[in-house]
Amino acid sequence: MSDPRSDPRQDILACACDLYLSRGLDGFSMRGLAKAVGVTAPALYRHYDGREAVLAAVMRQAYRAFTSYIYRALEAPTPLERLSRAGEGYLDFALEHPRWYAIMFSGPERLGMTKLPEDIEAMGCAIHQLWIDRVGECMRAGILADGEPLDTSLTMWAHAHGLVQLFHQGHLGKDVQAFRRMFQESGIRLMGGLGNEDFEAQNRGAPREPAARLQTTR
Amino acid sequence: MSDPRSDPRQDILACACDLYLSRGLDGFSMRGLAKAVGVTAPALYRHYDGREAVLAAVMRQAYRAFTSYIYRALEAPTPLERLSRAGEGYLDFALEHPRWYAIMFSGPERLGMTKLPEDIEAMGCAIHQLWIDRVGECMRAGILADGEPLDTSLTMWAHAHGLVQLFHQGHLGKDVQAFRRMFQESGIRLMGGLGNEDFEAQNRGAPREPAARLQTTR
DNA sequence: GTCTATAATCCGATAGAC
DNA sequence: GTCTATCGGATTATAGAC
Repeated sequence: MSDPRSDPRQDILACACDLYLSRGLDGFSMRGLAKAVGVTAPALYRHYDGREAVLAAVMRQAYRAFTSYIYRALEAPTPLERLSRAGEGYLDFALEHPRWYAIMFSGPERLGMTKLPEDIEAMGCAIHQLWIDRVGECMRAGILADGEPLDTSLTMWAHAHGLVQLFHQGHLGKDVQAFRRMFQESGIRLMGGLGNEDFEAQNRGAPREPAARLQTTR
Repeated sequence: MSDPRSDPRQDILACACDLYLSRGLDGFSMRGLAKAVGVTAPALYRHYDGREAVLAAVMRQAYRAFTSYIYRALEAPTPLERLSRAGEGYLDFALEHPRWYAIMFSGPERLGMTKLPEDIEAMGCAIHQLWIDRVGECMRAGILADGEPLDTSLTMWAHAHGLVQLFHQGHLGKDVQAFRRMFQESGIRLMGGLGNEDFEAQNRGAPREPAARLQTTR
């Protein structure tokens, strides 16, 4: 209530995001944050329980940003375009906001938490579900090979995350445009399969129980 | 020379590895290391230039261990088995030594270095080359689809690294056995391709210039 | 709600005696 | 080659006055 223009929690959060995005996780301290906000460190504790709580709020922002990138997919008219746009959103977010990407996928303990706050985990589930839905409708449309959408989406996720991770850590050069090409070409290989033509014949009929249900956290 | 049993550098390195493996990168300090070795902190500086130098030595050990896992592949008699064994070695190492895996794939700046020591980078290249060779011989043997071995190996690497990373950060549950199954099944999907049967027909003849040569660092 | 002051730790690294 | 002592800095977090 009152003047939302000067909500202290909001000011702190905004500065916290700036600070994290510019200095990274290691360079993120309560003292530095206080300086950025323009108050002294103890004042922060009136609004947040401590460093961990602030970082959780920052992470929440990261999830919100990521969500906005992914949800663009729903505006496209066909299943294939929706899947494709979701993939573009994923890559755009990863490349435009590497620090946010990093905080989302770093384990909770790296942030000093034992587990993620529930609401954040819920956002992760929603994103994951949207992705699974896109895969599922592409299967029904005959664009993706039949299978369990969860399984297929895991393979796609791992492939994308692996590439992004390797690039961010400097193992694939520094040229963003070159990386985008690599990403796209690798995606085509993933769709077509790395095995030779008869690989399918050998393995398509393999033990195809609904696959020991893999409990994914997100 | 003299009594190798009490080479101080070796003692320090051994303790440094234990310390890193048990406490992680954040919990790794010169003071803690000194306590573990049984000396005081300044003594360490007689043998190593500082924290960065010690960490480089630890990382060197990680590369050596990784190399020993990967080189097992060469003992197998056929191209497919060699490729397969290399993959198993990769996964075994990642699951049995998550901290070593982590230090190898974290960017140099996270360790306080601007770039990796040359000898370590060379070990990385050797491993990478071995992997490319395995892929190449499988292509020639008609097991993998034709293509640039470097490209194909990148896709496989990204897929494997992505899965491992997601698992280590807790996004895929905690059950190692379940993860191994996921890893294997996802690998099969990667080989067979995620697209439906005619995907290949549509894309196999696509712009197939040797692909803007992607300069990989490793 | 914000301040000053401070507790209690931790860190990397160095000087100089032995 | 190792020690003591120390510099100079960082951090999270709290107590208590205003």
